[in-house]
Amino acid sequence: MTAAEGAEQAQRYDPRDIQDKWQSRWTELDPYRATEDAGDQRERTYLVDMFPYPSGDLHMGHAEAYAIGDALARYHFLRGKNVLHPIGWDAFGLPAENAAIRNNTHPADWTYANIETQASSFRRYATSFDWSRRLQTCDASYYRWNQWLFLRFYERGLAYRRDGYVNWCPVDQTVLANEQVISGHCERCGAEVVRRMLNQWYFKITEYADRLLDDTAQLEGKWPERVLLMQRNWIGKSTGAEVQFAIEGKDEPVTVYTTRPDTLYGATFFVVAADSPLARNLCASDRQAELAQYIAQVQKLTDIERQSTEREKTGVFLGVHAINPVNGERIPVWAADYVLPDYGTGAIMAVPAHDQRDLDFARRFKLPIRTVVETELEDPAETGVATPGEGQLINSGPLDGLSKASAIAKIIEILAEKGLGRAAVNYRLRDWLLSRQRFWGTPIPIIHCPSCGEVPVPDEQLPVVLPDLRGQDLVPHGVSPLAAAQDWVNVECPKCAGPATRDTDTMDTFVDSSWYMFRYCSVNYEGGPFDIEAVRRWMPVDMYVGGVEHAILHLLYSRFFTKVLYDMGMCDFTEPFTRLINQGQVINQGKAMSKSLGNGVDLGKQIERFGVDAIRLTMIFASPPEDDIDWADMNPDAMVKFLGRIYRIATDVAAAPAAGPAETGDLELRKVTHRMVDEVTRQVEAYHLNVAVARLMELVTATRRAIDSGPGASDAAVREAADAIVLVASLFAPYTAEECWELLGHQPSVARAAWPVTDPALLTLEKVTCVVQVNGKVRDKLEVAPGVAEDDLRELALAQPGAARALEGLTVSRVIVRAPKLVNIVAA
RNA sequence: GCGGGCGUGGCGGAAUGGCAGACGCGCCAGGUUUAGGUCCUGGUGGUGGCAACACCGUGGGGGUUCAAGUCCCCCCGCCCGUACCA
Repeated sequence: MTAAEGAEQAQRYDPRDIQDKWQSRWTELDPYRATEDAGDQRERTYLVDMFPYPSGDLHMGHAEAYAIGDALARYHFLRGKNVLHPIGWDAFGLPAENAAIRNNTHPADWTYANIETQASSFRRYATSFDWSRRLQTCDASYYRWNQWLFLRFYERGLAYRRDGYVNWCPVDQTVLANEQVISGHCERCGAEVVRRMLNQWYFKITEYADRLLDDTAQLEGKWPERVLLMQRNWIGKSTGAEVQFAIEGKDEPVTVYTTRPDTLYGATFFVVAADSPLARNLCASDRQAELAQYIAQVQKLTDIERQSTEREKTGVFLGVHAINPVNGERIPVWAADYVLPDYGTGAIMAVPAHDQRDLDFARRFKLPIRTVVETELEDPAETGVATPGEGQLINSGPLDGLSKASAIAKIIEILAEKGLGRAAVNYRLRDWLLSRQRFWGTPIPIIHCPSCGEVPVPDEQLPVVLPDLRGQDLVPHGVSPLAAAQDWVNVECPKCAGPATRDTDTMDTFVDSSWYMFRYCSVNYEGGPFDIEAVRRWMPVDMYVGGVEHAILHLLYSRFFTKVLYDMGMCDFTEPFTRLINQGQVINQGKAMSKSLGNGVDLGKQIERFGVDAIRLTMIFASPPEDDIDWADMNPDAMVKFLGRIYRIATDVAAAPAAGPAETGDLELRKVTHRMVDEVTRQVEAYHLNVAVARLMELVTATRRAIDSGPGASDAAVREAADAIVLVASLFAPYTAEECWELLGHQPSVARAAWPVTDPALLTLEKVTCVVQVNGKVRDKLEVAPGVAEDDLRELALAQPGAARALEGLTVSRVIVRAPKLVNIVAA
């Protein structure tokens, strides 16, 4: 076929025309089913894309994320592995409830309708999911196991209820986990979060703080470094000591936590968190009114204001004194809001010389400042700049002359002897606040009985199914809408059979997503949350693909769940995700797409215009997976053209007479084919998908050239190249690949084909280009055999005209030979 | 503040310490075509030169090295995380 005729074909090729054909073919063939067959000897691979929230149809962000995950899954299918690549929906949550309230429908209706929309969009997008494993967290068959797991956590003391300050979102009318508060604002609705004292359920994630921290080492090099860093910072381990201070006129001492026990002799005052019970307890009676006034003033502040480091320090003297345990010194006790009630012990010893916050406070209230660590810096009392670094201890009795590290060791020893202190660690991580006062979630399986107290729902009564509440008021009023379902709330106590009431809160939806990758392994299993054997076969997940916005929340919770399941003997690994890729965002004109900016790009319209394959390929080729893609810079037309080139090669080859075995084909093209396949393989394995596409393009160009001005379309090497092109392209452009695969005479589907095998003999080059440098600058090049001897290469290089010219008038002092690629002649 | 990451053509981006700019977009030219589009071929970092070629060039400055986009130090800019955690 001539180029002109090819052009005619190209004009006719429109990938959109073949989408329906292959979608129904795939539905028939079901080629992406993972098998549990014991006789299946294929290596298993488990690849999970973070499951979507069904908030509407799929958008551009999904298009990128799932294009990446799908390319990797398809690669493993072609490598002949038993691939588990499932999909599900994270289907509980506030948006469904808010939408239902807005539209006067039921959250379930809204949710299931969106799930169907997304499911059909996923099929159109040619994702290689095992649809038989589909799950939805809002199904009772799923959330009953949330409840079951909650009860196991409860039995182990890992789920408990207590009073505490919580983050309360006044708009969503619910509490939020610390992880859901983004710089003082509700992660969901953006409202400013306020603090409230409430009785709530918690998961004791802090008990796993050390393991969550230490096990990040297992993930080193396999997870993005920044995610590991964020997790470590979030856990926030610090080491120091607890020190007891007696309080004048009180029987009970108060313990403080400090990372700098070495500076104990420099403590000149004592501060407790104003809004902790401790402040009231310590406060002298004639100062209680003043304290109450101060607390009221503090509580008026938003978290944002409170946390601002710019703000001037405030506080009140409580009219009592603490006694420094090492030198008996009386130091005044203050209450202030710069000390947090829920970190450490809620009380600190203030060492203004060596802590900036204490120094600011001391200067504001004219409190003494005593330097106990000598540094090269100027006196903090004069400069107003604390010296928190290393130095030699002074004014510190037995610590004088010691370094920071030895002083810490020494003072801990002294305190321990007297029973007044000990080494201690602290974490920023707080327990996971679980309760939500909303409807669309998993009911907490606890019954409150007036005589028996908190009674767990017996396993055989699970699931505790959400009451329908259809047609009823779901608008939150500070208590869960479930409280209104009288028939549901009032139950018999499982212990004493007396009248009792159900807990009306629902669980944070992050519980749902903490273990769904376990559920996929045996999605219909009814004997427990998952079949332990199935999990043993598939987990841990080999590759997890999703957005970095889950760097702490979801990923920390999943890791926590996995460790608890390990302790329960339900799995034999401690980390759920062996590898993690965070894909970038799809933005438009430099900004995140949003309704308010009006810069949203509709995925459906893009697909109508360019076809699925071109959109997928655009996403993949645009940048490395982890980088953002600015859609305004993209040109999907280029990918439409590229797909046309592939299609034309297939039609040209299909129209040519059948070729003999590949070995009889044009050697030059064969070498290019095998080298490019080898390159693509390595790039895909390294997740450099954009570069893999670039290599594919090179192979397409070489093949086009071979057809037009080389051995022609009937050559066996051209056919071999065409097959390889289509196989590689199938990772990114499944529709075009299928159509071409069929044109090339293969059956029944490219998804059932095998990744091309490279012949090592064709990968070895018989000539390589050697660069000849003089003083590091390229002056000539020569073609040499790859095995050229160093001495020979040196002589050849020195004799090169370009080198000789550059060496004129110079004396060669040294020749660096890196055979066969480079010679550098050093001359002066 | 603190912690981390990133700065490469007009643009998206390549480059185990060894030819900077692969591949693509865009642009320029040629071919095919009645024409446009499509398709095919070639060119395309900057400066100078008809050319061969030379010099400059990976945010700026210094260093290590035969050799630096890559490693080290300082500075500038942008992005992300975190935010009184004692």
